[in-house]
Amino acid sequence: MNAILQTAELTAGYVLFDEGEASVNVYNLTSGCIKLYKLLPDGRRQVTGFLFAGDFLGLSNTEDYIYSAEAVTDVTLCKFKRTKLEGLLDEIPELEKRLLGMARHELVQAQDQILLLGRKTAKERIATFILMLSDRAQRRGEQSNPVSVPMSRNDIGDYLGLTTETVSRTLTRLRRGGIISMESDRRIALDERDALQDIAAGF
Amino acid sequence: MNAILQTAELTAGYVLFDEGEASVNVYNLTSGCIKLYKLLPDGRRQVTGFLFAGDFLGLSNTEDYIYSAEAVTDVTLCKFKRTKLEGLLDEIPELEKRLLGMARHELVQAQDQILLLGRKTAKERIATFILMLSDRAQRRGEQSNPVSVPMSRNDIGDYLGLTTETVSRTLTRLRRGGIISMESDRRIALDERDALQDIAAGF
DNA sequence: CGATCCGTTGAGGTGCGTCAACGGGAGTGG
DNA sequence: CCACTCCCGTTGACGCACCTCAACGGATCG
Repeated sequence: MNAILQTAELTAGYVLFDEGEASVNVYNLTSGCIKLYKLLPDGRRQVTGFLFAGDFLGLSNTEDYIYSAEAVTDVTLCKFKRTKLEGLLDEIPELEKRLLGMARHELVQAQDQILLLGRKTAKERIATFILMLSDRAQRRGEQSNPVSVPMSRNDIGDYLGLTTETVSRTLTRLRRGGIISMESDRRIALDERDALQDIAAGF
Repeated sequence: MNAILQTAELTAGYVLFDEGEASVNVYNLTSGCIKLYKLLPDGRRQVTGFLFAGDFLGLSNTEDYIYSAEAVTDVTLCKFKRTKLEGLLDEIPELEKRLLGMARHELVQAQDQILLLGRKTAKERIATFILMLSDRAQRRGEQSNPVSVPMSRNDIGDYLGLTTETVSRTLTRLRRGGIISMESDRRIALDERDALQDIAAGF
């Protein structure tokens, strides 16, 4: 496996690939944060996901990338050719099970996001988002409370189907309600996790 | 394969399973239409997909069903135990490739739906929906124009993140604009398919 | 120390939701 | 055969959650 991969370091803002390009590489993120997004002709943007250390990129893809990918922070990653991976598939049947499991996991996440975008209020979306960041940080063994928020308000808005201003206002309201607090723009403390979970679930 | 499946006929409104139930069965729809949906505690509903003849149900699932499933029309389907399917996986490695391909296809669809729900207007959502119905009917070898619309306005709204009323009004506007026409509530003619595609794409 | 980017806040607008009414078709029972 | 009811789709009036536009302060950087 080591024979076919190479590591890279990218600075924040670097575009790994654009939607529609041929899907030649697969990546494994080792540090930092990457956002995936789709664009409409007039510039409207939908962020479809954020990736953190340990996440794979390009695996569950068809021939072309179905989204663009851009580094949110400085990142380090491992990169290898998709053709090499497909060669490995024949040698290691177990690998296919892993891929299927990962695709299923992504599907579950995608459907939660569909519920969020279709039916949740701004407050519920923000609460869900903060909890997701915290849970994923914990799973990576990082600090989960307060949780690091590497992306901008604008990125958050494009992920949650909201505007920058609504994200900012909703965070302010949660802060005034004593549910969360913020020592800086990019760090959120979950002061009332239970309340946050109730809000996120739609109670 | 035939040894482990059984066929069934269900009437419109029949609930196959609810979100959270153990995922014991896998289905293949042979006729009719099924809707998949998630609920919030206060009753808000998000339809995550519609299934038609040829579609599988429960395949790309984890241990529990992650959505509820209800027959939209009378349906006929083949049903078999998930454990039986997993037994087949060891015998037929090809099957795993098929499953992975189907999961990938569902992921592509899910991300298109995320873009729709996050960033498209009501008009764009409806246009996208009509085109999707027509394209899928064509792929099944059914009449694609006018296209059959088996689900209610309410179901369409819950799929597109809109209300019944907005769906109805938007259809009326498209009709008045000469883009579509309707000989009945459940049948839509795509009079200006190009215009519809421009609207759906966000131009 | 100007320029730029980001986050916040306010004022005002709007697209879609809410509430209500109505008509038509299907099923039901007298 | 005809009320009667129920469900569905449509339309109108109105409200509101979120968007738009604008201003401003702080941080970063050349």
